[in-house]
Amino acid sequence: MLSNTGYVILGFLATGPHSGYEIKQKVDVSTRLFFAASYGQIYPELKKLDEQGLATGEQHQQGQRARVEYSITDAGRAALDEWIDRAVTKVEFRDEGLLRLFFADTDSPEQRLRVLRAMRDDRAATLAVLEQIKSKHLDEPVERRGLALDYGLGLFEYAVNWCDRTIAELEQQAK
Amino acid sequence: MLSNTGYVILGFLATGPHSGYEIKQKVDVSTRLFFAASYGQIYPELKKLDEQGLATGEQHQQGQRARVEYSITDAGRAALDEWIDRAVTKVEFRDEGLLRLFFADTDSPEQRLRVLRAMRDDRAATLAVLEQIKSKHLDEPVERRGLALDYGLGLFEYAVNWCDRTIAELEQQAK
DNA sequence: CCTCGCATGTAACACGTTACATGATTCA
DNA sequence: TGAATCATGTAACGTGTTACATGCGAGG
Repeated sequence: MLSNTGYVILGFLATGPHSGYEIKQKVDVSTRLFFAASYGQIYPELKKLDEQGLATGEQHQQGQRARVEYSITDAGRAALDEWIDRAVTKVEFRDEGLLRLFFADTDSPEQRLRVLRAMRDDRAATLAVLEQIKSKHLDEPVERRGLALDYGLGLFEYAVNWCDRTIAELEQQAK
Repeated sequence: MLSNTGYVILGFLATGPHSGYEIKQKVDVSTRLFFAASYGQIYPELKKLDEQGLATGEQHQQGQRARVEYSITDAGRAALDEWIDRAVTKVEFRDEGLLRLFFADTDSPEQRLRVLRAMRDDRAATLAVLEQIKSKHLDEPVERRGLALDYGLGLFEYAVNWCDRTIAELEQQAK
């Protein structure tokens, strides 16, 4: 069995040959919000993919610089398709802000407000990043992958609004 | 430094003495949605808390049955407060459904719809659990911790609605 | 008597991040 | 010439889950 990271790599290889370095870059500007990956996973995973015949690596020497380009195989495409159709769509999130808020509850409203404001700023920053990504993609031919971006945008909009609403309520109560 | 799990334990101990078993139960019905913990973390962490003087364990023998009850110390309370006020409110989520959807995009609309429907069902199930928890808490004196529940409820409502909306759009396009 | 819930704990494993080591090429 | 970027990779570490081992007590 492959790890999720392995399938993510296959997913990118399905759009064309890539080096490990390029895959890392692609992950960082696309799936990172809901699935990150580091070199420490990518490179070993590429080797494993090669061993299992799901991808093949080729040395593409550019002068003295090493560069290994991986391509997906038919078996790789089949494995990717099979994975997409597995009915596992588990979502798990770890929210340190919410956690702090949860335990701040018994304390002063000032503490709760401090936590809420920090949460708000944090989520607003992420939202801004997403909006920037969206505006960048506007001039490109409509990206079908935009679905995930759309989802994230709505999610963080909700988060920011919730924080604003809750801050307002607490301030109301405090006065 | 303590792990987040350590602070979560301190957070529960701040409301009164608990055994490791009880903490696990509390986590499972409250923070689990945004922060889970297993026995494999809880028991070693309780020992560490004791060693660092942030909590103290006492044997409460009930007949032949072993039971260690931990209480928070003043140093523990201070550490908890300090942690709550640290301005780290990072949220990270891993969404396998979104990931599959992302890589399904280049394929058939049928595949995308299958993924979306699986996502919808999964999120609707979580939403139902949250609603059940909320209804349980209605007869209790108003829980200030309800803030986190409220946030989760809204979040999963958004997720279900987004899935429904997107499914409808794709079906429209397909016909 | 047997099952379920209470209760504690550990060892092996899986996963992922961080930091480090190394070196080429490009561009200001 | 020096910084940034391209490029590959590993070792150590941290964190968390799963599976297992063990045994008491209560109620049907």
